Amino acid sequence: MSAHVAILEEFATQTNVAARAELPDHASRSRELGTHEPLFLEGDDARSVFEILSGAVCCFRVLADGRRQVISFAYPGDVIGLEHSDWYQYSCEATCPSEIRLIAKDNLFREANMNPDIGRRMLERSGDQTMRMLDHFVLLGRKSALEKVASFLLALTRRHADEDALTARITLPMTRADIADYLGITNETVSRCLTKLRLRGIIEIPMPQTILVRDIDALEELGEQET
Amino acid sequence: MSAHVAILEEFATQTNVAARAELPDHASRSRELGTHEPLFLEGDDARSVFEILSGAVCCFRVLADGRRQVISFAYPGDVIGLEHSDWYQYSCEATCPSEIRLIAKDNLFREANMNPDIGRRMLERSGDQTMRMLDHFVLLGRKSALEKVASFLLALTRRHADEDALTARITLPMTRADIADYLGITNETVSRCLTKLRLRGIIEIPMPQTILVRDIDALEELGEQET
DNA sequence: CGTGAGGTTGATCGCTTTCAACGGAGGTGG
DNA sequence: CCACCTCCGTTGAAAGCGATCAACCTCACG
Repeated sequence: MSAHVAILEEFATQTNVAARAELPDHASRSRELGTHEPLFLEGDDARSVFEILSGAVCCFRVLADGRRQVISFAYPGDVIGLEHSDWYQYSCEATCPSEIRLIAKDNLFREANMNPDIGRRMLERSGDQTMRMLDHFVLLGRKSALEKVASFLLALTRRHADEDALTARITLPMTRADIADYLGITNETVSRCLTKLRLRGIIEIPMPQTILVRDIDALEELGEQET
Repeated sequence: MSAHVAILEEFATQTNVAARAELPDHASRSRELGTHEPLFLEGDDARSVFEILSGAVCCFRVLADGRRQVISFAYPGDVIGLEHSDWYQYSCEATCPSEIRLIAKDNLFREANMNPDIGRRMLERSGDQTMRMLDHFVLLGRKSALEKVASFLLALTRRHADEDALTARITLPMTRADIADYLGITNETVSRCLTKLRLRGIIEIPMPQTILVRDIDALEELGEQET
């Protein structure tokens, strides 16, 4: 086992659900997914790793009666399915029309073996993954609905918005129900919280999928209760 | 980097919060903790790894206003602090009088380097860690209070109870408040749910810290909604 | 142009929280 | 040795927040 593979495997295990990385272009093929089309299902053989090229996907689990918990969203540049398990432990589907690159796990490890920079870049990008999962535990267990929605918008803003712009514009590539299942609330409550934030002048919603953040400080005060 | 170290690091990153393992006896010292005495705090330099010898500890995060979310409990045989981070990303304290073995990270990696079995054993034991975190996301986001308590008792039963006994006896080495912060509810609600289970004849509570599981099937029906 | 999915809003219900009181166990000091 | 105190667990009453049920709207699409 070479050091390069070691680094890559380290990355693979640390990255529990989704991580950003630049993967090699070789030995992969891509696939188009429509909204709500599954990429893989819980229990499937975990032979591939997936890089989101465009659109977005969500990883989730469902209970017997249909209740669903979204574990994470993945956006362009993110990679999912890197867990060290022989079968996927959650399902994954597109939340909007998306383009996904499939990479055979075998090929990926071979690539990384030849190019140490790949593993290194992946490792660098994965440092905050565990922390994000801890944040999500706190969010699910201890935050109110309004705080959950504020935290979600805040995270999206920091990740996707133009940092130069005075007013951050974020696009929601998923439905209210997807957001609700991620935050552990209902889609109606998501809607009501967004309206509440809008009426307080903290955000604007020119289109259902577009949010303008007018008062990032107020959003932080609501969503950022961390010590 | 040798293959042994690679496996150990792999383990360290996959094991986000707590994992079972047998660590080498050398190069370590032990420490006694009283109830609610901290083992380390979020932000401390992560120089050591800890093995629970007796008692129990909980890993948790707190919000600015004091709301607390317990990430995981660790019992004798469990190891915590193996994350690949320079500082602890959560706090940890004893939930009852406990004995902890401290292991310098440097020494641990050196040990594993000399004895590949150590890394291999740790890796074997860590396979279910990610799945447990996924289960906990579902529990926090989508289960009712009664289902949460049932799931918690079920997990404890499977982990600690005599498998031969007709009636499983489990000991709770933590307070109701600790359980509540783990399940994302209040201690009063934990109490009420335990009472409800008792009145239904599913469990007995001879002492506050002792639970007898009388009807494991009913407990599974309540707590085990997974598909 | 009809249809269905997604989003918003309203009204009501109910579960969980909050506030409060009480009892028991354990520890401390008079 | 006992009084006292604090922590923990339980239970009750009331309030509140989010869920549920339902109606209506817009928009994309066939």
